[in-house]
Amino acid sequence: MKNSYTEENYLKAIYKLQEKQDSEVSTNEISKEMNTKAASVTDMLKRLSEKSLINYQKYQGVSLTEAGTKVAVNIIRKHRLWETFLVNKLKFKWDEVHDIAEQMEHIESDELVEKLNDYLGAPQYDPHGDPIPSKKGVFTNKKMEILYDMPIGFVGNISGVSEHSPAFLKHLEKIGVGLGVLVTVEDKNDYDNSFWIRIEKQEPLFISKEVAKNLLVFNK
Amino acid sequence: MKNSYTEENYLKAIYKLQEKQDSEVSTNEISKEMNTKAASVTDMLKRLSEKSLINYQKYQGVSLTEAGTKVAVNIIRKHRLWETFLVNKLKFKWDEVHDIAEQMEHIESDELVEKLNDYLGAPQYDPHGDPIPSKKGVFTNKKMEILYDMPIGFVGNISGVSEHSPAFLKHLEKIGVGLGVLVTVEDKNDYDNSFWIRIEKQEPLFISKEVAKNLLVFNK
DNA sequence: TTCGTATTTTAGACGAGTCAAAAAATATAT
DNA sequence: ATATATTTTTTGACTCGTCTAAAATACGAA
Repeated sequence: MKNSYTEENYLKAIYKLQEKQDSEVSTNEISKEMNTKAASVTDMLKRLSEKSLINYQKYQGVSLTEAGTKVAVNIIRKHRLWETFLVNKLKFKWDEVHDIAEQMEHIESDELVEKLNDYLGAPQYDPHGDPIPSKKGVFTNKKMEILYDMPIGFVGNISGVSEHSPAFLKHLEKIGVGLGVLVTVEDKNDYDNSFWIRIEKQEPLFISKEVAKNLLVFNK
Repeated sequence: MKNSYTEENYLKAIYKLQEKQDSEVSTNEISKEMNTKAASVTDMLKRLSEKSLINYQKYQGVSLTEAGTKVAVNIIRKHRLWETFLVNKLKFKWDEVHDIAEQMEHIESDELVEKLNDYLGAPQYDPHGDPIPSKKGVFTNKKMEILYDMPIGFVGNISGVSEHSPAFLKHLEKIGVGLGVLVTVEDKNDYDNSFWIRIEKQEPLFISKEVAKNLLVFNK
Protein backbone atom coordinates (compact mmCIF):
# COMPACT_ATOMS: atom_id res chain seq x y z
CA MET A 1 0.00 0.00 0.00
CA LYS A 2 2.77 2.40 -0.96
CA ASN A 3 2.05 5.61 -2.83
CA SER A 4 4.16 6.66 -5.74
CA TYR A 5 6.07 9.90 -5.92
CA THR A 6 3.48 11.18 -8.39
CA GLU A 7 0.49 10.21 -6.31
CA GLU A 8 2.01 12.04 -3.37
CA ASN A 9 2.40 15.16 -5.46
CA TYR A 10 -1.21 15.07 -6.56
CA LEU A 11 -2.38 14.68 -2.99
CA LYS A 12 -0.21 17.57 -1.91
CA ALA A 13 -1.58 19.75 -4.70
CA ILE A 14 -5.17 18.90 -3.81
CA TYR A 15 -4.47 19.65 -0.16
CA LYS A 16 -3.00 23.00 -1.05
CA LEU A 17 -5.92 24.00 -3.25
CA GLN A 18 -8.46 22.72 -0.79
CA GLU A 19 -6.89 24.82 1.94
CA LYS A 20 -7.42 28.15 0.24
CA GLN A 21 -10.85 27.43 -1.12
CA ASP A 22 -13.23 25.58 1.10
CA SER A 23 -15.03 24.05 -1.86
CA GLU A 24 -14.33 20.95 -3.92
CA VAL A 25 -11.21 21.16 -6.04
CA SER A 26 -11.64 21.05 -9.80
CA THR A 27 -9.72 19.05 -12.36
CA ASN A 28 -8.58 22.20 -14.11
CA GLU A 29 -7.22 23.74 -10.94
CA ILE A 30 -5.19 20.63 -10.28
CA SER A 31 -3.87 20.52 -13.82
CA LYS A 32 -2.72 24.11 -13.48
CA GLU A 33 -1.11 23.49 -10.11
CA MET A 34 0.69 20.38 -11.35
CA ASN A 35 1.59 21.61 -14.83
CA THR A 36 -0.13 18.68 -16.49
CA LYS A 37 -3.13 18.37 -18.77
CA ALA A 38 -6.67 17.90 -17.50
CA ALA A 39 -6.84 14.46 -19.12
CA SER A 40 -3.88 13.29 -17.06
CA VAL A 41 -5.52 14.61 -13.93
CA THR A 42 -8.70 12.68 -14.59
CA ASP A 43 -6.70 9.48 -14.97
CA MET A 44 -4.94 10.07 -11.69
CA LEU A 45 -8.14 10.99 -9.88
CA LYS A 46 -9.52 7.59 -10.81
CA ARG A 47 -6.48 5.89 -9.34
CA LEU A 48 -6.54 7.94 -6.14
CA SER A 49 -10.25 7.34 -5.77
CA GLU A 50 -9.70 3.62 -6.24
CA LYS A 51 -7.29 3.78 -3.32
CA SER A 52 -9.79 5.74 -1.19
CA LEU A 53 -7.46 8.70 -0.90
CA ILE A 54 -9.94 11.16 -2.41
CA ASN A 55 -13.69 11.57 -2.76
CA TYR A 56 -14.37 11.79 -6.44
CA GLN A 57 -17.49 11.92 -8.57
CA LYS A 58 -17.28 12.57 -12.24
CA TYR A 59 -17.60 16.25 -13.11
CA GLN A 60 -18.05 17.17 -9.44
CA GLY A 61 -14.52 17.92 -8.31
CA VAL A 62 -12.61 16.19 -5.51
CA SER A 63 -11.73 16.44 -1.85
CA LEU A 64 -9.26 14.45 0.22
CA THR A 65 -10.47 11.62 2.41
CA GLU A 66 -9.07 11.29 5.90
CA ALA A 67 -6.47 8.85 4.60
CA GLY A 68 -5.55 11.20 1.77
CA THR A 69 -5.21 14.13 4.13
CA LYS A 70 -2.90 12.10 6.30
CA VAL A 71 -0.61 11.37 3.39
CA ALA A 72 -0.63 15.01 2.23
CA VAL A 73 0.09 16.41 5.68
CA ASN A 74 2.91 13.96 6.14
CA ILE A 75 4.50 15.13 2.88
CA ILE A 76 4.14 18.73 4.00
CA ARG A 77 5.77 17.87 7.31
CA LYS A 78 8.71 16.33 5.52
CA HIS A 79 8.98 19.19 3.06
CA ARG A 80 9.10 21.81 5.80
CA LEU A 81 11.51 19.88 7.97
CA TRP A 82 13.90 19.49 5.06
CA GLU A 83 13.60 23.18 4.21
CA THR A 84 14.49 23.97 7.78
CA PHE A 85 17.48 21.67 7.57
CA LEU A 86 18.68 23.24 4.34
CA VAL A 87 18.47 26.77 5.70
CA ASN A 88 19.48 26.28 9.33
CA LYS A 89 22.18 23.68 8.89
CA LEU A 90 23.44 23.88 5.32
CA LYS A 91 23.08 27.67 5.12
CA PHE A 92 20.99 27.87 2.02
CA LYS A 93 19.01 31.06 1.46
CA TRP A 94 15.25 31.11 1.96
CA ASP A 95 14.56 31.26 -1.72
CA GLU A 96 16.87 28.45 -2.78
CA VAL A 97 15.43 25.52 -0.89
CA HIS A 98 12.03 24.84 -2.35
CA ASP A 99 13.03 22.71 -5.32
CA ILE A 100 15.43 20.61 -3.32
CA ALA A 101 12.89 20.03 -0.55
CA GLU A 102 10.44 19.07 -3.25
CA GLN A 103 12.66 16.08 -3.93
CA MET A 104 13.56 15.27 -0.34
CA GLU A 105 9.96 15.22 0.84
CA HIS A 106 9.47 11.88 -0.90
CA ILE A 107 12.16 10.01 0.96
CA GLU A 108 10.52 7.20 2.79
CA SER A 109 11.57 6.47 6.34
CA ASP A 110 9.57 7.37 9.40
CA GLU A 111 12.62 6.99 11.57
CA LEU A 112 14.52 9.45 9.40
CA VAL A 113 11.81 12.05 9.78
CA GLU A 114 11.74 11.73 13.55
CA LYS A 115 15.51 11.85 13.85
CA LEU A 116 15.63 14.89 11.59
CA ASN A 117 12.94 16.55 13.64
CA ASP A 118 14.92 15.98 16.85
CA TYR A 119 18.15 17.11 15.24
CA LEU A 120 16.53 20.38 14.23
CA GLY A 121 15.11 20.88 17.73
CA ALA A 122 11.52 20.02 16.81
CA PRO A 123 10.87 23.31 15.02
CA GLN A 124 7.31 24.64 14.87
CA TYR A 125 7.81 26.73 11.75
CA ASP A 126 9.85 26.38 8.61
CA PRO A 127 12.14 29.13 7.27
CA HIS A 128 9.24 30.73 5.44
CA GLY A 129 7.19 30.89 8.61
CA ASP A 130 4.83 28.12 7.60
CA PRO A 131 3.87 25.81 10.44
CA ILE A 132 5.31 22.31 10.54
CA PRO A 133 2.65 19.73 11.42
CA SER A 134 3.44 17.29 14.22
CA LYS A 135 4.06 13.61 13.67
CA LYS A 136 0.35 13.07 14.26
CA GLY A 137 -0.53 15.69 11.65
CA VAL A 138 -1.52 18.51 13.97
CA PHE A 139 -0.62 22.08 13.05
CA THR A 140 0.28 24.52 15.80
CA ASN A 141 -2.40 27.14 16.24
CA LYS A 142 -0.34 30.07 17.39
CA LYS A 143 -0.92 32.19 14.38
CA MET A 144 1.17 34.75 12.68
CA GLU A 145 -0.04 38.25 11.95
CA ILE A 146 0.62 40.61 9.11
CA LEU A 147 3.08 43.37 9.96
CA TYR A 148 0.96 45.82 8.00
CA ASP A 149 -1.86 45.43 10.52
CA MET A 150 0.30 46.11 13.57
CA PRO A 151 0.08 49.44 15.40
CA ILE A 152 2.89 51.89 16.11
CA GLY A 153 4.88 50.60 19.04
CA PHE A 154 4.39 46.94 18.15
CA VAL A 155 7.31 44.71 19.11
CA GLY A 156 7.68 41.18 17.79
CA ASN A 157 9.67 38.85 15.60
CA ILE A 158 9.66 38.30 11.90
CA SER A 159 8.16 34.84 11.59
CA GLY A 160 7.60 34.43 7.89
CA VAL A 161 6.45 35.83 4.60
CA SER A 162 3.18 35.57 2.70
CA GLU A 163 4.82 36.12 -0.65
CA HIS A 164 7.43 33.50 -1.60
CA SER A 165 8.84 34.88 -4.84
CA PRO A 166 12.61 34.96 -5.16
CA ALA A 167 12.37 38.65 -5.99
CA PHE A 168 10.74 39.43 -2.66
CA LEU A 169 13.04 37.18 -0.66
CA LYS A 170 16.09 38.68 -2.28
CA HIS A 171 14.80 42.15 -1.50
CA LEU A 172 14.41 41.25 2.16
CA GLU A 173 17.92 40.00 2.28
CA LYS A 174 19.15 43.18 0.66
CA ILE A 175 17.50 45.40 3.23
CA GLY A 176 18.60 43.16 6.07
CA VAL A 177 15.31 41.62 7.17
CA GLY A 178 15.84 38.02 8.17
CA LEU A 179 13.74 35.31 9.75
CA GLY A 180 13.40 35.50 13.51
CA VAL A 181 14.84 38.98 13.98
CA LEU A 182 13.29 41.42 16.41
CA VAL A 183 11.17 44.10 14.78
CA THR A 184 9.63 47.27 16.18
CA VAL A 185 7.11 49.46 14.39
CA GLU A 186 8.48 52.96 14.86
CA ASP A 187 6.07 54.92 12.70
CA LYS A 188 3.41 54.55 10.01
CA ASN A 189 2.88 57.06 7.24
CA ASP A 190 -0.76 57.62 6.44
CA TYR A 191 -0.08 59.12 3.04
CA ASP A 192 1.29 56.00 1.33
CA ASN A 193 0.90 53.47 4.15
CA SER A 194 4.63 52.97 4.35
CA PHE A 195 6.40 52.05 7.58
CA TRP A 196 9.43 52.96 9.58
CA ILE A 197 10.56 49.85 11.39
CA ARG A 198 13.56 48.99 13.53
CA ILE A 199 15.34 45.68 13.12
CA GLU A 200 17.00 44.56 16.34
CA LYS A 201 18.91 47.61 17.64
CA GLN A 202 19.81 49.01 14.24
CA GLU A 203 18.85 52.35 12.73
CA PRO A 204 15.21 52.67 11.62
CA LEU A 205 14.44 51.26 8.21
CA PHE A 206 11.89 52.46 5.69
CA ILE A 207 9.65 49.84 4.10
CA SER A 208 6.79 50.24 1.62
CA LYS A 209 3.28 48.96 2.23
CA GLU A 210 3.96 46.18 -0.29
CA VAL A 211 6.68 44.86 1.92
CA ALA A 212 4.74 45.36 5.15
CA LYS A 213 1.82 43.40 3.77
CA ASN A 214 3.98 40.41 2.99
CA LEU A 215 5.84 40.21 6.27
CA LEU A 216 4.47 37.98 9.01
CA VAL A 217 5.23 38.48 12.69
CA PHE A 218 4.67 36.91 16.06
CA ASN A 219 3.65 39.17 18.86
CA LYS A 220 6.30 39.38 21.52
CA MET B 1 20.27 14.94 -20.85
CA LYS B 2 19.04 13.88 -17.41
CA ASN B 3 19.30 10.31 -16.25
CA SER B 4 16.42 8.60 -14.55
CA TYR B 5 16.54 7.15 -11.09
CA THR B 6 16.59 3.68 -12.66
CA GLU B 7 19.36 4.44 -15.12
CA GLU B 8 21.47 5.72 -12.27
CA ASN B 9 20.93 2.50 -10.36
CA TYR B 10 21.99 0.39 -13.31
CA LEU B 11 25.14 2.44 -13.79
CA LYS B 12 25.95 2.11 -10.11
CA ALA B 13 25.45 -1.65 -10.25
CA ILE B 14 27.68 -1.98 -13.31
CA TYR B 15 30.35 0.12 -11.63
CA LYS B 16 30.23 -2.04 -8.54
CA LEU B 17 30.53 -5.28 -10.50
CA GLN B 18 33.22 -3.91 -12.75
CA GLU B 19 35.26 -2.93 -9.72
CA LYS B 20 35.60 -6.41 -8.31
CA GLN B 21 36.10 -8.17 -11.58
CA ASP B 22 38.26 -6.51 -14.13
CA SER B 23 36.41 -8.14 -17.00
CA GLU B 24 33.27 -7.12 -18.87
CA VAL B 25 30.12 -7.33 -16.79
CA SER B 26 27.48 -9.85 -17.89
CA THR B 27 23.75 -9.38 -18.21
CA ASN B 28 23.09 -12.08 -15.66
CA GLU B 29 25.36 -10.53 -13.07
CA ILE B 30 23.54 -7.24 -13.43
CA SER B 31 20.14 -8.88 -13.17
CA LYS B 32 21.21 -10.56 -9.96
CA GLU B 33 22.64 -7.36 -8.52
CA MET B 34 19.53 -5.36 -9.39
CA ASN B 35 16.94 -8.02 -8.58
CA THR B 36 15.44 -7.85 -12.05
CA LYS B 37 15.21 -10.31 -14.89
CA ALA B 38 17.81 -10.65 -17.62
CA ALA B 39 15.29 -9.47 -20.21
CA SER B 40 14.85 -6.19 -18.36
CA VAL B 41 18.58 -5.74 -18.20
CA THR B 42 18.98 -6.21 -21.93
CA ASP B 43 16.37 -3.51 -22.54
CA MET B 44 18.15 -1.11 -20.24
CA LEU B 45 21.56 -1.86 -21.73
CA LYS B 46 20.24 -0.77 -25.10
CA ARG B 47 19.06 2.51 -23.64
CA LEU B 48 22.30 3.16 -21.79
CA SER B 49 24.30 2.30 -24.86
CA GLU B 50 22.17 4.66 -26.91
CA LYS B 51 23.15 7.39 -24.48
CA SER B 52 26.83 6.43 -24.68
CA LEU B 53 27.02 5.63 -21.00
CA ILE B 54 28.17 2.05 -21.57
CA ASN B 55 30.07 0.05 -24.17
CA TYR B 56 27.77 -2.72 -25.23
CA GLN B 57 27.88 -5.44 -27.84
CA LYS B 58 25.28 -8.11 -27.94
CA TYR B 59 26.27 -11.22 -25.99
CA GLN B 60 29.62 -9.69 -25.06
CA GLY B 61 28.88 -7.99 -21.75
CA VAL B 62 29.28 -4.32 -20.91
CA SER B 63 31.65 -1.77 -19.41
CA LEU B 64 31.09 1.83 -18.46
CA THR B 65 32.24 4.59 -20.75
CA GLU B 66 33.97 7.60 -19.25
CA ALA B 67 30.67 9.44 -19.13
CA GLY B 68 28.99 6.47 -17.48
CA THR B 69 31.74 6.18 -14.90
CA LYS B 70 31.33 9.82 -14.07
CA VAL B 71 27.64 9.38 -13.38
CA ALA B 72 28.24 6.26 -11.28
CA VAL B 73 30.99 7.82 -9.19
CA ASN B 74 28.86 10.86 -8.56
CA ILE B 75 26.06 8.67 -7.24
CA ILE B 76 28.53 6.87 -5.01
CA ARG B 77 29.80 10.20 -3.71
CA LYS B 78 26.28 11.26 -2.84
CA HIS B 79 25.44 7.92 -1.28
CA ARG B 80 28.46 7.96 0.98
CA LEU B 81 28.05 11.59 1.99
CA TRP B 82 24.45 10.95 2.98
CA GLU B 83 25.44 7.85 4.93
CA THR B 84 27.96 9.96 6.78
CA PHE B 85 25.30 12.54 7.51
CA LEU B 86 22.88 9.93 8.79
CA VAL B 87 25.42 8.38 11.14
CA ASN B 88 27.40 11.40 12.28
CA LYS B 89 24.61 13.93 12.57
CA LEU B 90 21.37 12.04 12.95
CA LYS B 91 22.92 9.25 15.06
CA PHE B 92 21.77 6.32 13.02
CA LYS B 93 23.63 3.05 13.46
CA TRP B 94 26.02 1.81 10.75
CA ASP B 95 23.68 -0.89 9.65
CA GLU B 96 20.55 1.24 9.40
CA VAL B 97 21.58 3.79 6.83
CA HIS B 98 22.03 1.96 3.58
CA ASP B 99 18.43 1.88 2.40
CA ILE B 100 17.81 5.50 3.24
CA ALA B 101 21.00 6.64 1.51
CA GLU B 102 19.89 4.57 -1.46
CA GLN B 103 17.00 7.01 -1.82
CA MET B 104 18.90 10.18 -0.99
CA GLU B 105 21.67 9.52 -3.49
CA HIS B 106 19.29 10.42 -6.30
CA ILE B 107 18.52 13.92 -5.13
CA GLU B 108 19.63 16.28 -7.79
CA SER B 109 21.46 19.44 -6.79
CA ASP B 110 25.16 19.99 -7.14
CA GLU B 111 25.00 22.83 -4.69
CA LEU B 112 23.37 20.61 -2.12
CA VAL B 113 26.12 18.03 -2.41
CA GLU B 114 28.85 20.61 -1.96
CA LYS B 115 27.14 22.23 1.00
CA LEU B 116 26.59 18.84 2.58
CA ASN B 117 30.22 17.96 2.02
CA ASP B 118 31.34 21.18 3.74
CA TYR B 119 28.87 20.69 6.57
CA LEU B 120 30.28 17.24 7.26
CA GLY B 121 33.84 18.56 7.16
CA ALA B 122 34.73 17.11 3.77
CA PRO B 123 35.04 13.53 5.04
CA GLN B 124 37.33 11.12 3.19
CA TYR B 125 35.56 7.96 4.30
CA ASP B 126 31.99 7.02 5.01
CA PRO B 127 30.87 5.28 8.21
CA HIS B 128 31.66 1.89 6.71
CA GLY B 129 35.18 2.96 5.89
CA ASP B 130 34.58 3.22 2.17
CA PRO B 131 36.31 6.17 0.53
CA ILE B 132 34.21 9.13 -0.61
CA PRO B 133 35.26 10.32 -4.07
CA SER B 134 35.97 14.02 -4.50
CA LYS B 135 33.78 16.36 -6.48
CA LYS B 136 35.96 15.58 -9.48
CA GLY B 137 35.52 11.86 -8.97
CA VAL B 138 38.90 11.07 -7.46
CA PHE B 139 39.18 8.49 -4.69
CA THR B 140 41.73 8.94 -1.95
CA ASN B 141 44.49 6.40 -2.15
CA LYS B 142 45.40 6.01 1.48
CA LYS B 143 44.37 2.44 1.80
CA MET B 144 42.95 0.51 4.66
CA GLU B 145 44.40 -2.74 5.85
CA ILE B 146 42.84 -5.86 7.28
CA LEU B 147 43.22 -6.16 11.04
CA TYR B 148 43.84 -9.90 10.63
CA ASP B 149 47.12 -9.17 8.83
CA MET B 150 48.50 -6.83 11.49
CA PRO B 151 51.26 -7.98 13.85
CA ILE B 152 51.18 -8.05 17.64
CA GLY B 153 51.82 -4.54 18.89
CA PHE B 154 50.02 -2.85 16.02
CA VAL B 155 48.28 0.40 16.93
CA GLY B 156 45.73 2.07 14.66
CA ASN B 157 42.13 3.04 14.19
CA ILE B 158 39.15 1.04 13.07
CA SER B 159 38.39 2.55 9.70
CA GLY B 160 35.76 0.29 8.24
CA VAL B 161 34.48 -3.19 7.59
CA SER B 162 34.73 -5.51 4.62
CA GLU B 163 31.54 -7.35 5.49
CA HIS B 164 28.42 -5.16 5.58
CA SER B 165 25.76 -7.56 6.82
CA PRO B 166 23.52 -6.30 9.60
CA ALA B 167 24.46 -9.41 11.60
CA PHE B 168 28.13 -8.47 11.58
CA LEU B 169 27.53 -4.79 12.28
CA LYS B 170 25.23 -5.62 15.18
CA HIS B 171 27.87 -7.96 16.56
CA LEU B 172 30.47 -5.20 16.47
CA GLU B 173 28.16 -2.91 18.30
CA LYS B 174 27.52 -5.56 20.91
CA ILE B 175 31.21 -6.07 21.63
CA GLY B 176 31.83 -2.33 21.60
CA VAL B 177 33.86 -1.91 18.42
CA GLY B 178 32.91 1.35 16.73
CA LEU B 179 34.19 3.29 13.77
CA GLY B 180 37.25 5.41 14.39
CA VAL B 181 38.17 3.96 17.76
CA LEU B 182 41.76 3.27 18.67
CA VAL B 183 42.72 -0.39 18.50
CA THR B 184 45.81 -2.23 19.68
CA VAL B 185 46.71 -5.83 18.84
CA GLU B 186 47.66 -7.33 22.21
CA ASP B 187 48.09 -10.96 21.23
CA LYS B 188 47.37 -13.46 18.45
CA ASN B 189 46.55 -17.10 19.11
CA ASP B 190 48.13 -19.45 16.60
CA TYR B 191 45.82 -22.29 17.39
CA ASP B 192 42.60 -20.76 16.02
CA ASN B 193 43.96 -17.46 14.69
CA SER B 194 41.89 -15.51 17.17
CA PHE B 195 43.00 -12.15 18.58
CA TRP B 196 43.20 -10.28 21.81
CA ILE B 197 42.74 -6.62 21.03
CA ARG B 198 42.39 -3.52 23.14
CA ILE B 199 39.82 -0.87 22.25
CA GLU B 200 40.87 2.58 23.44
CA LYS B 201 41.98 2.12 27.06
CA GLN B 202 39.50 -0.60 27.92
CA GLU B 203 40.19 -4.14 29.06
CA PRO B 204 41.43 -6.51 26.33
CA LEU B 205 38.79 -8.04 24.14
CA PHE B 206 38.74 -11.43 22.49
CA ILE B 207 37.77 -11.59 18.81
CA SER B 208 37.64 -14.56 16.45
CA LYS B 209 39.49 -14.72 13.16
CA GLU B 210 36.18 -14.20 11.35
CA VAL B 211 35.83 -10.81 12.99
CA ALA B 212 39.49 -9.88 12.54
CA LYS B 213 39.28 -10.62 8.85
CA ASN B 214 36.38 -8.25 8.37
CA LEU B 215 37.74 -5.30 10.29
CA LEU B 216 39.67 -2.63 8.43
CA VAL B 217 42.21 -0.35 10.07
CA PHE B 218 44.41 2.61 9.33
CA ASN B 219 47.94 2.44 10.58
CA LYS B 220 48.58 5.02 13.27
C1' DT C 1 -35.14 26.79 -21.83
C1' DT C 2 -32.11 26.49 -25.09
C1' DC C 3 -27.72 27.78 -27.06
C1' DG C 4 -22.82 28.44 -26.75
C1' DT C 5 -18.77 28.08 -24.16
C1' DA C 6 -15.90 26.11 -20.79
C1' DT C 7 -14.75 22.11 -18.31
C1' DT C 8 -14.23 17.35 -17.83
C1' DT C 9 -14.00 12.74 -19.35
C1' DT C 10 -13.11 9.10 -22.76
C1' DA C 11 -10.49 6.89 -26.27
C1' DG C 12 -6.37 5.78 -28.16
C1' DA C 13 -1.44 6.34 -28.19
C1' DC C 14 3.29 6.60 -26.42
C1' DG C 15 7.75 6.03 -23.46
C1' DA C 16 9.85 3.96 -19.45
C1' DG C 17 10.45 -0.01 -16.98
C1' DT C 18 9.11 -4.47 -16.01
C1' DC C 19 8.05 -9.50 -16.96
C1' DA C 20 7.32 -14.52 -19.16
C1' DA C 21 8.04 -17.34 -22.86
C1' DA C 22 10.39 -18.47 -26.97
C1' DA C 23 14.32 -18.07 -29.96
C1' DA C 24 19.19 -17.27 -30.78
C1' DA C 25 23.91 -17.29 -29.51
C1' DT C 26 27.58 -18.95 -26.75
C1' DA C 27 29.89 -22.18 -23.70
C1' DT C 28 30.79 -26.84 -22.09
C1' DA C 29 31.17 -31.78 -22.05
C1' DT C 30 31.66 -35.97 -23.98
C1' DA D 1 32.58 -32.41 -33.54
C1' DT D 2 28.41 -32.79 -31.88
C1' DA D 3 25.02 -32.57 -28.33
C1' DT D 4 23.63 -30.34 -24.31
C1' DA D 5 23.38 -26.69 -21.07
C1' DT D 6 23.60 -21.91 -20.10
C1' DT D 7 23.25 -17.24 -21.15
C1' DT D 8 21.37 -13.62 -23.69
C1' DT D 9 18.20 -11.50 -26.69
C1' DT D 10 13.70 -10.99 -28.88
C1' DT D 11 8.85 -10.75 -28.78
C1' DG D 12 4.72 -9.47 -26.98
C1' DA D 13 2.35 -7.96 -22.98
C1' DC D 14 1.35 -5.17 -18.80
C1' DT D 15 1.43 -0.86 -15.53
C1' DC D 16 2.18 3.97 -14.65
C1' DG D 17 2.01 8.47 -16.02
C1' DT D 18 1.65 11.31 -19.71
C1' DC D 19 -0.44 13.40 -24.04
C1' DT D 20 -3.85 14.84 -28.14
C1' DA D 21 -8.17 14.78 -30.13
C1' DA D 22 -12.85 13.93 -29.73
C1' DA D 23 -17.05 13.32 -27.05
C1' DA D 24 -19.83 14.22 -22.95
C1' DT D 25 -21.37 17.13 -19.39
C1' DA D 26 -22.18 21.44 -16.86
C1' DC D 27 -23.07 26.23 -16.65
C1' DG D 28 -24.21 31.07 -17.84
C1' DA D 29 -26.59 34.26 -20.73
C1' DA D 30 -30.14 35.54 -23.58
